[in-house]
Amino acid sequence: MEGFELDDRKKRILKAVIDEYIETREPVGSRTISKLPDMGYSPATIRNEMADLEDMGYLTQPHTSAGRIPSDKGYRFYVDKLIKFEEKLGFEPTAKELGDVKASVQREIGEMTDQIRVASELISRLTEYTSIAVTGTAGGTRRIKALQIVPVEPGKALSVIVLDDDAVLNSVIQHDSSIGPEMLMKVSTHCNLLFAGHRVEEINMDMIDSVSEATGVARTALMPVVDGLFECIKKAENTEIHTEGAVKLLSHPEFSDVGKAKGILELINREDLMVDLIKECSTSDGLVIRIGSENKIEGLNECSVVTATYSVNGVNLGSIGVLGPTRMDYPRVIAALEYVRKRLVGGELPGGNALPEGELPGGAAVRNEGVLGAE
Amino acid sequence: MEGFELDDRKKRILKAVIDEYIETREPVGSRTISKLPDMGYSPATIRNEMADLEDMGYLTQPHTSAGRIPSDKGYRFYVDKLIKFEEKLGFEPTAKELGDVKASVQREIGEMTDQIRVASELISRLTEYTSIAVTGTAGGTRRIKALQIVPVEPGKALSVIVLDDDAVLNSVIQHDSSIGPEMLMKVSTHCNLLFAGHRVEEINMDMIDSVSEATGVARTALMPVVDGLFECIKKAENTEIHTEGAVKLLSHPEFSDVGKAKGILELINREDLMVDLIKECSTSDGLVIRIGSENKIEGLNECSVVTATYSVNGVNLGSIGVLGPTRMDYPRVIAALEYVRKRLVGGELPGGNALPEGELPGGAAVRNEGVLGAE
DNA sequence: TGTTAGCACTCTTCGCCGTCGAGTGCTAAC
DNA sequence: GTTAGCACTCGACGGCGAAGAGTGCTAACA
Repeated sequence: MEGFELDDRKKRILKAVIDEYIETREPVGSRTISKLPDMGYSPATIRNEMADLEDMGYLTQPHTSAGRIPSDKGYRFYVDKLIKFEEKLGFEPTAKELGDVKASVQREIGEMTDQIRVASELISRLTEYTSIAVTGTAGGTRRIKALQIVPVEPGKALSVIVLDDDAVLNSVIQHDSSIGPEMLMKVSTHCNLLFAGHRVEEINMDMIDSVSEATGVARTALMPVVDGLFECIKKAENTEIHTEGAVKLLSHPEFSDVGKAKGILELINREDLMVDLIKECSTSDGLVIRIGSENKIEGLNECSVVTATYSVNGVNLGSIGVLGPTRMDYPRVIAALEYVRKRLVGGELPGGNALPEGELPGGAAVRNEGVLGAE
Repeated sequence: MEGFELDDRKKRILKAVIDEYIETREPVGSRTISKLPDMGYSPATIRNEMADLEDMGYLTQPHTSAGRIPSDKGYRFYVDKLIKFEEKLGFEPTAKELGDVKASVQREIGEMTDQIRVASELISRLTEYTSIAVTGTAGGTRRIKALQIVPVEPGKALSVIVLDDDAVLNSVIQHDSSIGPEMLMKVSTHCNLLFAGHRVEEINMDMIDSVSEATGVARTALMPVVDGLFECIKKAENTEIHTEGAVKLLSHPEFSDVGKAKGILELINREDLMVDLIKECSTSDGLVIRIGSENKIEGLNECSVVTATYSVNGVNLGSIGVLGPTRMDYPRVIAALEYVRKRLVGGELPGGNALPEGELPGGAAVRNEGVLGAE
């Protein structure tokens, strides 16, 4: 909108200011920037440029005689156009940590969600921010692999379902006690035969009728069993959420006010809100960044959330969101999320393996889905 | 040790000081106590008594010209001798909340630990402190109720075990793929027959041999299956921990320093430490109170922990600990824990239903297991 | 025309200091 | 044994001035 974007020098200065501010959390003055190697302008020049950037809304001033700090719009421009996609982790993340991740991917049947949780822990450790993992966005894409009804006591049984991503679900069935254990086993076998390989929503009354016919159990008597199965499956659709490193937020000076910190931590504990927050971004593969006021949740206005959605072979594993102060080390967070993607999913980024080159230094592989797009 | 305990007036004053301090968190002065209804002494008298109490170690002074605050020893005397056991909840805890607790006790097969978790949530809500629930102290007392091996794919199966407290466990079995699904079912049936009703540690090689014999599966081929079962059972013994309302600590002014708050919250997240902390007290039925420096965990010196262990029909369900600042509303916490016990376990306190009468006003039903006993 | 040096100005931070008030300990009177 | 009175202590609070960082503007410079 304003002219043709920013000229090169303004970009360099803006990037320098934000980098500096992310590192120090101090409002940054013209002198600091001027003394940076490769800058080569006097404080006065920088001052003029900074005043311009402030007019354009990329920077703000806490008070008249302080340095500048980035605005949400400034951060947005920064993540969209200024940061290189670079391995900014600084170290090869302790091989065995990654080992954990890989191992839990392939290891065994069990809660498939484990791997996302482990990845989330790793990411929190790598970034020193809070990491929120949400699984169960799979919706109706998963298929039933095996199914078994286990008699427990008269009138009570347990349904166990294994899905094609190896998630194991179980749920209790309260059934007509006229159905004996042997009969239940028969029902179990037939259901297994019929349902295996199907998606949950494909199960219909015809199939149930067919089970009724084959086993000789009346449909009415069969219904509680089927209901039990459905309940079990419904459970499967329930999203699970796992939060890692919430306390780490307290390390950051922006939350040195206990009241503020408490507010944020309480929000983080609100599972419904967090699920919405993370899921909202999981429609698209790749990274989504929400900066400050771009977050719809009031009270998260001083926070940023970076979300990545992971899927393997088209099966959605879940999403991981990193939550930190607006003054977040975005390059590091992005690097961490992508690093885990590479190791977890197998090296293929959704849009191809190489990242698209952006402008200026290297361009970020970041989809701009924020509310405040570049204008 | 010092003379014969405290005389009646000193007790009244000490109780008044601690009550007041718990309520206001301000050092309490002689004037405040003097003006209390039913006190009937001038500030000067109170002052003398308070000076005595300070000499005896029950009170301390933050600085010369401030009021008195209780020492750990003061709190210890308070919980041991001064507080009445009274329903200090202030309200009938929202019937439906308790409904939840009761319902989850009887309702259904599922993780037995659910009920302790629900109770823990309730307690945290009632007390406004952090509540930590630890389950799995059951050790070897549980029996196998039903057992089933579910074939999943060649070489892979899932073992599902239901224990007599209705806990459901499952674990993956990697077995010799020469054992087909039908054979597995046969093994499953025989294992179920043999193991049901037994305690885990009662399973021995003879039983396994007998299964091998009955099914015709070689013992060597059977071993992976049995190992899988054992692993599943081992899982059962693992303690689970659930923390509720950790953020609530931030509401209390003693944690208004972020650094301090962070330290405590990090400790709370250390599951190993918390399990030890809670379990350590769970040897005895009833309540155990740890005040300030009585806690062995450094960093919890300004906190108190009140722990209750719950068991029904001799089966240990688990323990719930309430963690808060030393300046904790002990009567309320005790009342909450006992209230839940009554509703959860069925009204019987371990030592009989009526609480033993202590001295002074009503005597507390609290076991003194603290490090600093009354001297 | 773009860049820079210089300068006056603004605004926050920090330490200093005196006042205020709550609370104490001690003594003497009741 | 209890209480009134009083001098004393010590932290909390607010005003004040110095220090320092950073700005915006103007004028000089290449």
